[in-house]
Amino acid sequence: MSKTTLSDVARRAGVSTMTVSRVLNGRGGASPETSDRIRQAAEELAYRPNAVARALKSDRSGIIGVVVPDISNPFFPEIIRGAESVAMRHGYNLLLCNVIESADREIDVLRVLETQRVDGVILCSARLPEKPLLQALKQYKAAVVINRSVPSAAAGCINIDYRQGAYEATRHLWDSGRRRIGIVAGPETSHGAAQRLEGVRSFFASVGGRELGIAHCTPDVAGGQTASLQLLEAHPDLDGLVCYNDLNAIGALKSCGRAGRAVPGAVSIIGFDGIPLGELVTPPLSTIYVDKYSIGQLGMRMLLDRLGGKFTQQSILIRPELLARESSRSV
Amino acid sequence: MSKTTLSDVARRAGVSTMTVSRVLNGRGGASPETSDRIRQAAEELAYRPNAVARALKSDRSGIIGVVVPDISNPFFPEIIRGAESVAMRHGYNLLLCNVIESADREIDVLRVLETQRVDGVILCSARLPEKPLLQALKQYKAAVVINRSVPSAAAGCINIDYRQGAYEATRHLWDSGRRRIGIVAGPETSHGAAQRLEGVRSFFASVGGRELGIAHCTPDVAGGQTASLQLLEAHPDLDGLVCYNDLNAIGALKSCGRAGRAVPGAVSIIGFDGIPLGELVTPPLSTIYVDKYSIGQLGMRMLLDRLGGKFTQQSILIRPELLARESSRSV
DNA sequence: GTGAAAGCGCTAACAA
DNA sequence: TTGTTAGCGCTTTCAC
Repeated sequence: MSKTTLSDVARRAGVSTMTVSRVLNGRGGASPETSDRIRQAAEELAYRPNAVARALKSDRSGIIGVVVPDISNPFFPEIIRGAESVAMRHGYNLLLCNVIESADREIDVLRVLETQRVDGVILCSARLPEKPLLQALKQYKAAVVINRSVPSAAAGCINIDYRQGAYEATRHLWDSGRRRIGIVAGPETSHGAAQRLEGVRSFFASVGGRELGIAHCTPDVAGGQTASLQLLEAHPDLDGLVCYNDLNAIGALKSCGRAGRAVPGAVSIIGFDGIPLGELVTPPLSTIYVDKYSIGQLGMRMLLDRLGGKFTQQSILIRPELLARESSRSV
Repeated sequence: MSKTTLSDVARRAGVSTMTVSRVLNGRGGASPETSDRIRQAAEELAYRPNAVARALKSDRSGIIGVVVPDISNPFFPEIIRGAESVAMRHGYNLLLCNVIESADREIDVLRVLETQRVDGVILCSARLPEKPLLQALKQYKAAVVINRSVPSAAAGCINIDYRQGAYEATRHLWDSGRRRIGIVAGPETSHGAAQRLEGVRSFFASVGGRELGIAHCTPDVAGGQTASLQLLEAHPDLDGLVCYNDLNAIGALKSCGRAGRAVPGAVSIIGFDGIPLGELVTPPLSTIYVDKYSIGQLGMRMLLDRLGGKFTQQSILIRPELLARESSRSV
């Protein structure tokens, strides 16, 4: 239990606290020998500056709040790592909050972060309605939201071009000869899901085709399994599945396996996100790859810029990329 | 940017800051009507207590530092979620730190947490040598280490019975008829790795056998792939692999695939940890299952107990369980 | 039932 | 080059 304070160090070095503060913060203002004496005293006493006191004085806590829906979803740890790598370089730390996919908890958590006087907030996939969200964002010195659009005065935004991604995904299946394509569409309430559907439909419009069927589901493996099974039963001639995310696609892979429909022999499957897991299933999953680590980095950079009063980038749209693997090979 | 302070509320309610403090903290000491006036004023001004000031005064930050080697390893998010669920119920928040598998960074991070005056620390899979680790732990009001043993005065410990688990894993392969078993052994510096090796050897001793070879590696898919490839090349007759963790095992799965050795036909593979991913690969991975969420909960409970001066449980040993799936089926 | 004063550890501003 | 003063927002005495 270190309780050494600045004045302990000052006493030991025979100077005032102010001098110690200046020296230890590298703001010069002391003779070399005094400085040495101070540094040595600090070392001997294992002095650690009290960030709490400093935060109170300076109104800067050095802490960034990061809110994610569910840290067990492999999509988010990558974002967190990217954000942390940038934060660390700038002397910031992350206060992490899981909101377990619940809007109520999201409010609670944002209130706690306010209380903790975090310097800024990165909010991933907020489920909050527009009004309370904007209200909450106003309370922070700076904020960045990921997977959601808000006015740039309220927060910086990083969005993924889901529409474009889903367009590419559908075209990819079409180009590999599939014509009877079903959609595993993710949560009905998800904003990203709606954008993906737009992309799908926009592609079909361009070739004068149409999807075979759509099934909504939870954004996990189980959901994908159920939804794809539904589609397979309703449309025995189905030969392609465009999925909301990779977890859904992996569920679809399982369903096809159980239903005796070979992938990619009989059914071609493509996911979305590009989680590491996709490479490890059999067959390896084709996907629309999103660079999550970069998103985390960009988000944190944007946040720190905003904290520093720089508003160069207000909104970034991430262009995902087709990553064709085995599950969508032409046959 | 809320900057409402206690005295803003006091002024508006026409009382002293002290009364406001008492009322808002539910410590009574004010007439019902005064209380109402105060609560209303606080509401109108959207007052949020300043946890920084409170922490300075009370020497309790309400923040628990959590240090993990790598949040992208699916082993840790589960622990974090478990820990957070308990912390949340008790009004604590988590300051999360990734140390990206580096001992140097571990020291830095622990120093930062000290500076931030966290109330306690949960340290997962510490790689630090004994001396500096104990030195660092001393600085906190309370600490819990997971996957490492230290004297109970220094920290509470939660350990997984790696020895027993590895014993079971080896026996499982042996019982399914494998006699030429290689070990994908994880990081050479890891304590858990050493314990697993003990378990493996203890089993072999009991049947008068011996492992075919041992290859150390990083605790991820790539590491498992490399190590297993090494073993496969050095020992073409190898028919079983006991792996440090599931990620390693999945890497081994890939190597076997590439080398044309069927799993479980030619080679039987078993992992460790029981991450969700293991169920989704082909063939589904046998593993020694560890209940990570519980570990997180137990760890946080132990920490909060220690913070409260209760030292009922000093050390917990988690017994993992064999989860036999397809990758180790007898043939 | 209510308030005044002091101080947690640090640093900005102003002396000396 | 060094020290003094004051105050960040809150809560713990202790007094009224």
